[in-house]
Amino acid sequence: MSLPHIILGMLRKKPKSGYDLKKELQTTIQYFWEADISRIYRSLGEMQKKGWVDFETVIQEDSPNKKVYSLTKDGRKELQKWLAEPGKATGTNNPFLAQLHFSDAVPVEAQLKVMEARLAFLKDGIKELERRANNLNMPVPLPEDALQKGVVREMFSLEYGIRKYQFEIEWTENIIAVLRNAP
Amino acid sequence: MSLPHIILGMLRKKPKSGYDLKKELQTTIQYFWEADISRIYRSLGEMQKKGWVDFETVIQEDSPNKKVYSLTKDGRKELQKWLAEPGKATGTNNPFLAQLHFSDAVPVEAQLKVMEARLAFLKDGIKELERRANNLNMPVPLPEDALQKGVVREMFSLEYGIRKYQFEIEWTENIIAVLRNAP
DNA sequence: CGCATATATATGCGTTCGCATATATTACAG
DNA sequence: CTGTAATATATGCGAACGCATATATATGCG
Repeated sequence: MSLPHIILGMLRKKPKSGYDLKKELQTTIQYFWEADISRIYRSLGEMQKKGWVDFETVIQEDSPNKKVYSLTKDGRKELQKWLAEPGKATGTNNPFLAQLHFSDAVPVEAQLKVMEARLAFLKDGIKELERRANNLNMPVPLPEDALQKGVVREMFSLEYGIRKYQFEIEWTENIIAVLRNAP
Repeated sequence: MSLPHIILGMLRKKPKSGYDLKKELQTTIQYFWEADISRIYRSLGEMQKKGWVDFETVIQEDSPNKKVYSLTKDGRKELQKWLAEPGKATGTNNPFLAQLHFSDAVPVEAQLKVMEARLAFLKDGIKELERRANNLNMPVPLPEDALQKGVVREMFSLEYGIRKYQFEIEWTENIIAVLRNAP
């Protein structure tokens, strides 16, 4: 049970529709959480059955009506319980690293193509995150008195994303150099 | 279809039993791939039906008999096809980052406990990987002429693991410092 | 002897997930 | 007025997974 908790988090400040949630996912936390729109609607349904959320149908004139969900007291309680749990961060599986690990079974040129595609993907990714940080006027790296200066928790994870991309790009470029040097 | 490809990779140099594969998973690639033992046995069965692997029953006297699996020609072909595919590395979901992202819904002390548990977990993790690198007499970071010096692909991913831990530990310590400074 | 542990394989079962697809409304371009 | 894109919600279905559990052999400890 994981996506439901993400949804609780996204609803903690204001009510949103399933469609809103999907857009927020794509534009703010997609670099550490991905979810299909169909999953979101289904999770919303399950969460309502559990009494974590409630919805109100909002009639719209410029677009189809929508169901706007908000946290119930139980939902907020469940969110706080989950946030305080020191759980292990799973989801370690990384197909790209696996390909590299076993790449002695394939010619160096083939592996170089995989690495170069990866590098392009990473450079795209970091550009997008840096654009977001820029829009937020966010200092990277965060100073130790960040919380006094209006920095919010959302920026902690964004900084993680950017620094992880930096590290991955650096490492990938190094591996490419090593492969180009192959005997 | 993912674990089957990991298994193809693990079998590429020599035949192994399901039990062997599980141990190898835990001692060499667990930091980027996790899998339940039951999954391994089931995957092995499916792979055999597809003609990717074959097994031979080996009679043992000091322990129960075992099935030793090896790649077929089709299996090796499938492995090479997969290795050469520039696929996107998915599995981005990170419950720990999610907790941090929404942590304004919970007292700072509660979040500090989560972060400190995370830090302890990371320090355990890096210790284990450094122990492995040491056993392999592996240079960290890898020099550009690494491949001339007997470095193998398995070390590329191990270096990734170590450097990722270093980055995460650094970042986590910084966030803890920022949180301790909270107004 | 009895019990725990390591080795070894296997099935039941529920959870989670994402792709494909269906359906309906509103806006806008050609 | 016709098609397409954006908004909005929803279901069918199979893939992948991991926990719990069953079963059996061999070793070693007390």
